[in-house]
Amino acid sequence: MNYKLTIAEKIAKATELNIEDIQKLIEIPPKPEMGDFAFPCFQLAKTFRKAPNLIAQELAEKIDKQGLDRVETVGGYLNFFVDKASFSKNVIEKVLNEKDDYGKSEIGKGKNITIDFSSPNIAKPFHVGHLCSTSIGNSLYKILSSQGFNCIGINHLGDWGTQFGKLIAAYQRWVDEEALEKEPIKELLRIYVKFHDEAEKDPSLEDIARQHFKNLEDGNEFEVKLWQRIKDVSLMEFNRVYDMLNIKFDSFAGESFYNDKMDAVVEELKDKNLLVESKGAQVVNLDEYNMPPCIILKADGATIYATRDLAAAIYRKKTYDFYKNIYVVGMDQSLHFKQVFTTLKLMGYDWADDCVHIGFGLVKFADKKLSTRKGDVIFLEDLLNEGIARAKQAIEEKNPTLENKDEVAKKVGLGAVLFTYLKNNREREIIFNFDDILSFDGETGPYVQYSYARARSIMRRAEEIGFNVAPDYSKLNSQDEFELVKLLASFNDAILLAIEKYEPSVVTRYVIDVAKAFNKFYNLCPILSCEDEGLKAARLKLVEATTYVIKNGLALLGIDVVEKM
RNA sequence: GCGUCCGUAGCUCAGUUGGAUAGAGUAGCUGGCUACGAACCAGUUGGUCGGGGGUUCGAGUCCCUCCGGGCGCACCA
Repeated sequence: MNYKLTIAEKIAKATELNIEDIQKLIEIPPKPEMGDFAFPCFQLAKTFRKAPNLIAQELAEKIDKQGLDRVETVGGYLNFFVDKASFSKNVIEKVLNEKDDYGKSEIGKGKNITIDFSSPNIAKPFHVGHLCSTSIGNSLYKILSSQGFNCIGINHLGDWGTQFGKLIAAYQRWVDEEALEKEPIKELLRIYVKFHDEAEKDPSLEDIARQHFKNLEDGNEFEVKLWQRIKDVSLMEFNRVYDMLNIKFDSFAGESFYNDKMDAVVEELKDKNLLVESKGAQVVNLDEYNMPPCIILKADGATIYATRDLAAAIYRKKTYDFYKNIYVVGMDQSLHFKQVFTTLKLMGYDWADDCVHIGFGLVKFADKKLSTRKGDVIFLEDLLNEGIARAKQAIEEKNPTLENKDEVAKKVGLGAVLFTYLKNNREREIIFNFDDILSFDGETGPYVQYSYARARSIMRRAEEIGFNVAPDYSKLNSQDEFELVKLLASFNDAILLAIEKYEPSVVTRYVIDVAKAFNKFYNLCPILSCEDEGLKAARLKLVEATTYVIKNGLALLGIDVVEKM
């Protein structure tokens, strides 16, 4: 039962206004004592030529009060108080009926959405910055899927480009095969950094690197074999992190995949008279859109990432017939995507409007920059392991008798990291600091997981006792209980808002609110020791409903719950 | 210089698309475990929402301008 809609219907009947317009105006008052829902009458003042407070008063009299406790007016606001008993009963029973499906819907049924996320560069460290795209993309995947959209997760691996020429040149000169077997990326990073150091002294190395890449493009056996080897060992490392975070992709079509699909794009651009020469390069002019040109072929005739992104977008449209084509890539590339999307539009593809770049802020250090070339990076795996280690330590301090400590530490440690990455507005940059990212107190992943564990602990006790009395929801009327019920009711609203804004943090904030409301309720309302059996049963149902909402909410963020911690 | 994102409590951040007395966490101070789990809860201190103008019933939110910062602006991705 949707109370917002019910109230909108009542107002519509009394005013002859459009239900949808009314629904948009209905809001939740800032303080619960003001009401459960509110309708501001200020905008009606002009059409009715009356003061807002008078309109509110008249409406208050005309409104059908059925299902409502009461209606009040404060200034120009019309405040609705729902009937707590029936509201609580409806909400809690709905959650307990739907269980793991609570929050889901079918609004996206039949619509495909491609999500390009994570997309690390082969042979380069998978570092703490990559978790932005990885966590946001994975969460959007889960959030959209929960509403019935058919998502295709694409890991657009950076497995092509001039840096492979450098790597091959460096490999021939300085590689330590033993180290490459043991810690491939670290060894590849070492020789990559060394290449840049040596190239400063001897610029001819750059030419050698360019030649290696040319050979690779031409399919020369030596380069191709080495490239494949580098790709294989890199993927092994990446998969270790993906396994840890339980992230799956539907496609690993990276840059090299589009190698044979770019000529067609260049031909098409030529046919459509979009390609012009500029400073030796072949570009699409975007002057009239106030943008620098989109480079298609470099002066040396080689393709560039814009060419690949054009080929990839066209391929994705053909293959998946997407409803939306999402790129979860840093904000520093927003101009690039604007150029690519505009070029697609110029090619006559109206679906260019369905392509969206979901940008995010970068991870930085307080004092220096992350730089692959200089080797100043923190590996993502190291951050995750540090989180797990700290969670383990917390368990040893707080709950030393816990049985499966390692498994719990893993879920709590990873939860803390993911939660931090998904907590704030994605466009905000993250200043890297172990203590901030791995905090366990206050509005954090472990706080929410802890709330869940507490709730589950009560449920286990109730089952042991075999308590089974019919709940009396009419007794569930303290403010703390009702606030929690109202929050549980708004789960789907939070998900829809998150989709509208492509913003997982909406869900993160929502689960924090649920955990807070639960802990407050938990501290103030006795549950198992409640003497009134009907109320005790109702409170138990509320606890159980809360466990599903927290579990489902965290799942949308890619975070697991734990029974005990 | 142009484009873009941002500036809210000591610190880290929310702010439901223009609504009611601007909210959390953290840090500081105070109180609560022989208790359904203290990784918790309650109370308290802390604000010129960067400055100034404008739009209107109403602005942290929209427009203009200035100040301060991040990122981008042709052959890297």
